[in-house]
Amino acid sequence: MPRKDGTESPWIPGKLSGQGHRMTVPRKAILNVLSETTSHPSAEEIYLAVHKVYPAIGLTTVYRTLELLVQNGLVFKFDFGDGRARYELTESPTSIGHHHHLVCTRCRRIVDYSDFIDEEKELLKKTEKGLSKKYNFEIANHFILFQGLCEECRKAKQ
Amino acid sequence: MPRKDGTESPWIPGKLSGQGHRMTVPRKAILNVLSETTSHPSAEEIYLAVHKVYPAIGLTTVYRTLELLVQNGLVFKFDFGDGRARYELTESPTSIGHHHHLVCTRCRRIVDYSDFIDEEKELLKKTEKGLSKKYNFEIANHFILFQGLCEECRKAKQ
DNA sequence: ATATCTGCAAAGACTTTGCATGAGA
DNA sequence: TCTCATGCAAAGTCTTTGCAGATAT
Repeated sequence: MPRKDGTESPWIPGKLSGQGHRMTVPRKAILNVLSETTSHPSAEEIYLAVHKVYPAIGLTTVYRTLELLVQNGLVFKFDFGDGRARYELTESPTSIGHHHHLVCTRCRRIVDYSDFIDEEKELLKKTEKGLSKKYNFEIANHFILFQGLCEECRKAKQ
Repeated sequence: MPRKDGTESPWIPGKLSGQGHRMTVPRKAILNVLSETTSHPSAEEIYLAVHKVYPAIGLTTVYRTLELLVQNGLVFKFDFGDGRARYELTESPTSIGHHHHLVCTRCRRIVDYSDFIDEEKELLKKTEKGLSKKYNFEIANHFILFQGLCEECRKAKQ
């Protein structure tokens, strides 16, 4: 969600500038799009959204920026199986909130769910701690996906 | 694991033939490769492995077969972020067992873990049941991924 | 027998790279 | 000022498609 006072979310520039990266107009624009959406936009969808406001920004920059954000843990990149990467902010005070995914393997419909999240939370935290210690990872986030057939596809298959 | 008596795993042909699909040499070969590996092979890696035994089998067939297996829920397809799809049998009496993944966002190293799986099991089963009912999905499998920085990359970053 | 499957080659889709110009700190 | 970032065009990868010949049931 964009701030009404025109400022950016405070957590964003900090994480980038720490690594010697600059906060530029294209980067702000891309982050804005990501924080405003509730879907899982592909690079091209992000490009189109950004393009409406800043027509000069190119697709290459979108790709490069997203890669930077992924490397810095601000954005999660995943391919649900349709051969194009999709992107989501990993955490954000302004985002729609933590959720997981349910994907139909046949029509590739994606359902976000946030049910059951509370119950998962504790277990995940515990698992995270255990993994972190055992494999010496600094864990930034997690991703849960259930796969199956949606109602329509189940019917269509018969 | 290939059977010593030369038969295939019994669960494989059944799931395919039900849909009017034929069990062909290439399909058997590809399923064999999948059931023998403990890694997350890409289409090309599967192709290379199959190619050693049956040089006539082409990459196209590998892609087509994998797609078929994914559509039928026998194989899980995912992209950890490096732009190439990876494949794994979803379930198999002969496979290495259920596991989840830990991925380094920087070097893309993938660690399989099967720790903590037991504790997850019950929760996942419950969640699966709940989602299944609420969203009318027939859930075939799930996928859990933790993302972060491995030890080397954490050091390299500083 | 016949609908399905396969291999090859070509096309398609998504993403990355090279390089000269432009911009943030 | 001096790196770092950007845009365009071209190249690179991975994946899919068209079609004639081969194959499973």
